Amino acid sequence: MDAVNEMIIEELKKDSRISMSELGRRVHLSPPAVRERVRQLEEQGIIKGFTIALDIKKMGYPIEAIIEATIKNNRYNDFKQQIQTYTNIDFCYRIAGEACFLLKAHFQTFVDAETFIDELQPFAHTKTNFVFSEVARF
Amino acid sequence: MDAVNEMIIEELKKDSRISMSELGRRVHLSPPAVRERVRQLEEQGIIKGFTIALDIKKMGYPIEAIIEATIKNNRYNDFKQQIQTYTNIDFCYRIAGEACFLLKAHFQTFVDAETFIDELQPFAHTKTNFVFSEVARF
DNA sequence: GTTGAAAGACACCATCC
DNA sequence: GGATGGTGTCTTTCAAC
Repeated sequence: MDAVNEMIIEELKKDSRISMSELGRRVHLSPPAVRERVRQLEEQGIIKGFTIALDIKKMGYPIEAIIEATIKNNRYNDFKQQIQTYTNIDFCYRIAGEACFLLKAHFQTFVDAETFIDELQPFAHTKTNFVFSEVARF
Repeated sequence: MDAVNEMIIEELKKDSRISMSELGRRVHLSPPAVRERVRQLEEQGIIKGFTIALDIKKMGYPIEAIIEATIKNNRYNDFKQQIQTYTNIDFCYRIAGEACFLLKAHFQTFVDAETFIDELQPFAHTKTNFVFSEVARF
């Protein structure tokens, strides 16, 4: 991870669709050289994938909630399994702190949010924070 | 946002580097047609950008923390401004709940994390949760 | 890691459905 | 709103250095 690799990552973060030639131009490297570096970054798992950034609100999910979940009755595995069945979860972290997990999910309506939280209750008690806005990206 | 657009988003989420021809093949549309749809999705702001998914731990930041910040002395703007100066923040949400903001940041060492939290104290009181792991993606 | 050449793929446009 | 076909450009890929 030298300075050139950092530049490569910076450029791909801004636009992952540029060609290897264009990327080479931007970081002052030949196409085969930059291609090989990207391949290695993928191989090392530093670059996990090429993807898109989505605006979840504009996709018809105006409600976003961050939920802290504290597991009940030792039902860790049930909780994890339940979590996997949802497609409206943006991330879920196992954390050290007051709660056991912290997750973010999105909903079309408050009714959907209520249903979601209710469904978690057998496994965890929850504390829900609704998202007003995101402070501009970094 | 019909079923085809959802397929387009799904494919680009998996690999944002495929050509418009390949994307067209996957969603059963001609290259110009799929190209136009992607253009519109960008224009509408549903697709915010083409980017990469990074493994922050493998980039030399083994420590990740989720920090809840409750603003002190009405210093909202100072806090927001301070936040913008950091490059180690993954996201920051303005939320409804016990705290005012919830942010995630990454660090090389615990000393860095301590310094970071200390620097926020003039503006907010904080509650820090360290991240053990991420529950597999969705 | 660079260069150069060949083959191929892609984007783009106009046209038509 | 989508399909087709032709053109020019750019990229990729490989070899040799």
